[in-house]
Amino acid sequence: MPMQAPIQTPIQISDAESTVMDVLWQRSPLAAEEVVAALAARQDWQEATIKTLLNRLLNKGAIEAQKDGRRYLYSPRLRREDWVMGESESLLARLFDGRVAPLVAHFSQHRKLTAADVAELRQLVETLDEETAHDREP
Amino acid sequence: MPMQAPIQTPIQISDAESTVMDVLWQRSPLAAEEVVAALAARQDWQEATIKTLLNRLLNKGAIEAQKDGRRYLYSPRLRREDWVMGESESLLARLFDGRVAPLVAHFSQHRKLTAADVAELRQLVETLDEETAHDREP
DNA sequence: CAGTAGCGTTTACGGCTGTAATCTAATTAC
DNA sequence: GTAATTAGATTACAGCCGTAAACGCTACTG
Repeated sequence: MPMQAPIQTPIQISDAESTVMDVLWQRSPLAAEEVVAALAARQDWQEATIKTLLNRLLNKGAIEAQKDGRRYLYSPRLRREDWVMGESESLLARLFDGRVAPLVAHFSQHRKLTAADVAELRQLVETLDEETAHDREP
Repeated sequence: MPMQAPIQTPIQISDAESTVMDVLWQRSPLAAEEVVAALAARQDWQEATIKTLLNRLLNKGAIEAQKDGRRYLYSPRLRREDWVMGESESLLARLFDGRVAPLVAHFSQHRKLTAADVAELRQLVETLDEETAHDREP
């Protein structure tokens, strides 16, 4: 029996699908009914819609299903971190020459950075600078 | 005669369409033929494809056309900056709670920041801090 | 044992996308 | 002035997406 191959074609998740993934990323494995329940608050979707999305995610290999009696329990196969990174890199590549700094600069130029943002960024940069220094003089 | 209304429904640009927009953002107004010429290098598209995209962009109101003899000259109506900001904010909202810093943190955690990135970010943050200081003590 | 309820599977359908080919009206070329 | 070229407009068509409804099988229920 061939082993489950690792994800290679970076799985493409649609917007609606990612909403379902969010639920499973939060907690899994879940039965379809539980996913429906979890989404009832946020989305105004019919149960059928969610079933469709679960199925599409299954076909795409983004989630997997293990039998539990007469039903299935679903779990993510795609990790949220990986998906987030993929989406982010794609955006940066398309809009900012693939780099992070230009994005931050763009937000700054349009005054979209709050004081909290700046503080957080400074903290981050300081930490990173230390690490770099470490690399230079171990 | 009513004035051309400002863009309100944040125009949705598809991937292929944005490639055409890129040409017009670079230089405009341009005739369709010039757009085709500009894209010949990068894209392996038939002329018809580009005409379709120009038409769709027209219908969406992302570009405008002014008559020039027997043909049209196309110009962006949507500014690149606005589009970039829209796309970026949409991604941040969906993945990073709408804030920039968590995105940077995510890249940092996955070691996707080069030394150059960090340097650039530090520079940015310093500048921003100065501005903030100015605000505090004018 | 037959009907009902529950769960997953299949089908539906209109809109957007990628990718063109075809049509039509105007224009330029013999 | 009739033919060929050209520019834009219309039509095409498959695949993905949002949003479901309908179908079919299995398991209780009376």
